[in-house]
Amino acid sequence: MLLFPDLKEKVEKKISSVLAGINSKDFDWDQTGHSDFSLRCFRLAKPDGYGKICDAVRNVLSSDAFIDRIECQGPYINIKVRGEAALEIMRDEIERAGIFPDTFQDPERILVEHTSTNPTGPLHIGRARNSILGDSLAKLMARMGYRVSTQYFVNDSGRQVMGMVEGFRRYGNGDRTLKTILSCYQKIYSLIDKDPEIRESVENLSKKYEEGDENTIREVKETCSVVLDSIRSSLLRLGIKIDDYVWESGFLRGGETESVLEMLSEYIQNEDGAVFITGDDGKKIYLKRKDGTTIYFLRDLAYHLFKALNADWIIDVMGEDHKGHARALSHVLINMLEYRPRLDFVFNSFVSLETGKMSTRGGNIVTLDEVMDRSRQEAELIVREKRKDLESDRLGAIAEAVGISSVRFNILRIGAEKAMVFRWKDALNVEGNSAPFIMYSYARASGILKHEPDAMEGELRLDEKEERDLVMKMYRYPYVLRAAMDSLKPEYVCNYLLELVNSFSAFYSSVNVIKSEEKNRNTRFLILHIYKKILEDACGIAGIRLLEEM
RNA sequence: GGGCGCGUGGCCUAGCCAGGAUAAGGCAACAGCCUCCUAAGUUGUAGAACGGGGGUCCGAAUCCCCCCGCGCCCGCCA
Repeated sequence: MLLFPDLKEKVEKKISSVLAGINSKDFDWDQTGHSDFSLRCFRLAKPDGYGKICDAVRNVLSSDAFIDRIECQGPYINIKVRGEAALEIMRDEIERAGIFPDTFQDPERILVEHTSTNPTGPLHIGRARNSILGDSLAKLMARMGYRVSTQYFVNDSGRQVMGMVEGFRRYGNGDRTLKTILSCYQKIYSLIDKDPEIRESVENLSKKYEEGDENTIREVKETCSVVLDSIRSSLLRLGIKIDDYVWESGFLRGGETESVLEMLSEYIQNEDGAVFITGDDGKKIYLKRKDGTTIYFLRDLAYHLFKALNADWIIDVMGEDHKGHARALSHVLINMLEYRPRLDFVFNSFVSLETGKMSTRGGNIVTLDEVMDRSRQEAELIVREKRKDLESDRLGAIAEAVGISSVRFNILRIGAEKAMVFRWKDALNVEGNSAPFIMYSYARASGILKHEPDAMEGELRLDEKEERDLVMKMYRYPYVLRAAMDSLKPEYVCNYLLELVNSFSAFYSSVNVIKSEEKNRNTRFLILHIYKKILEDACGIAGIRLLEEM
């Protein structure tokens, strides 16, 4: 939870003391540029009563030192606060806590599960959308004061993985590399429908694996590990480190899947030896096949019970194709297994290519690595062009930061529920609404601040519209964080960043900080100082790497 | 067929949950701005009655209903 002097709340409370029944529909931030807050009187009074309300609001607020102006325009009461007051709050908070806004350590432990893709091939850009969303969400919640950990549920016991391992056995010639494994996987899936013998051998492998055959287990793990290592290192390059990798097969061998079946015994039904329960929509939810092997749903139940051991709030980030699964899962957990933790699902829609759907088995994918490589190359061309003075080490570091940040931002920025088509032109965009646009602004602020590293004390005065606008935009940061948390939408932080940077650009082009008159200088350096702090904070959540120069 | 989601200038998006003051950015186009803190920037011009149609309301991009288009799902896959 956030701790900071909340001006909006203060104003709202004062107004409520003279006007009953105010809510967020009547009073809110003003987005139209008239003021900071506006009170809408449509529902509070008839047209001839607007003046009375205005007088009442004026009376109760005008004595407050942080209020600048109250103006009544028909049904709107516009309330402007003193920018200096907001700036002072931010300065004091940063001096006291080193951060704005400060947080109170919430006791809740949050567990965010994301990525969790089958280890059957490299991470493609569609799957990476899930990772980016999940990672930024985890970072957002951690920023809000929660104790957050992240997990990847490794599916090492499903049909796809068994197919991959069988494929590698047949066509891999012992060359246990990502490339070979992937091509074997694609090959076996091109043949499996035509050849019952292959299908049978995959089923046998699966059975042996679930029975706990040591050699089979080792073999599966070895092959999965190769793929998983590639996924792990791709993620790491994107700035994503997942705390724990939890292997599905662990719940098979540890007996947890069997325990779940016992817990569900009163609901369980049989059909030719296959085990199922009935969902709230009346559909059958299968837990075991007639050959006795487990189904993903059962293993996922076991996993979710395991998660509950160490977390108060479970957040699963999933592809939209898992919506049905999530619904059934939450029904069974809550209504049949008395699940305790808060449980939320966040879904991301698919990323398709201009040539159609992405498919690992079909070989129609753009991998995350490819995108990162090309994005970095593109960035390097630009840096080389702009910074002929730089040595290649430094240049490479900037290119990497720009390239990687761009990839993340271009994906995170789009609302997760929106399907997107991957286009190189958009993915490699480094101007306008992009990560480099934000990074550049930070580098500019840093450049100026080198002239005056600390400017925390002194009288505050805001004379220009652009500097006041920037200050108020900075002051909105905590409210954005809160909204992003409440709706589990880290993309709000991205949109805010773009707005904030726009305000900075206006400030930058209208005010020369270094050449400012003495009376303004100190305040302007302070603004830059706080601006950098907030950018660092928000970019930490969004996964943008900031540089002092670029 | 049923369920969930999406549809905003030529293109990509924000705004929709909690309805209100001229629908906000970017890309592409055109015309400008570096004797001044990094021009990856910035200013201006042109371009949208917010998929279509009803409804509720003083007021609808936003809420409700119908239709159309697109995505995802409807497996003893995950």
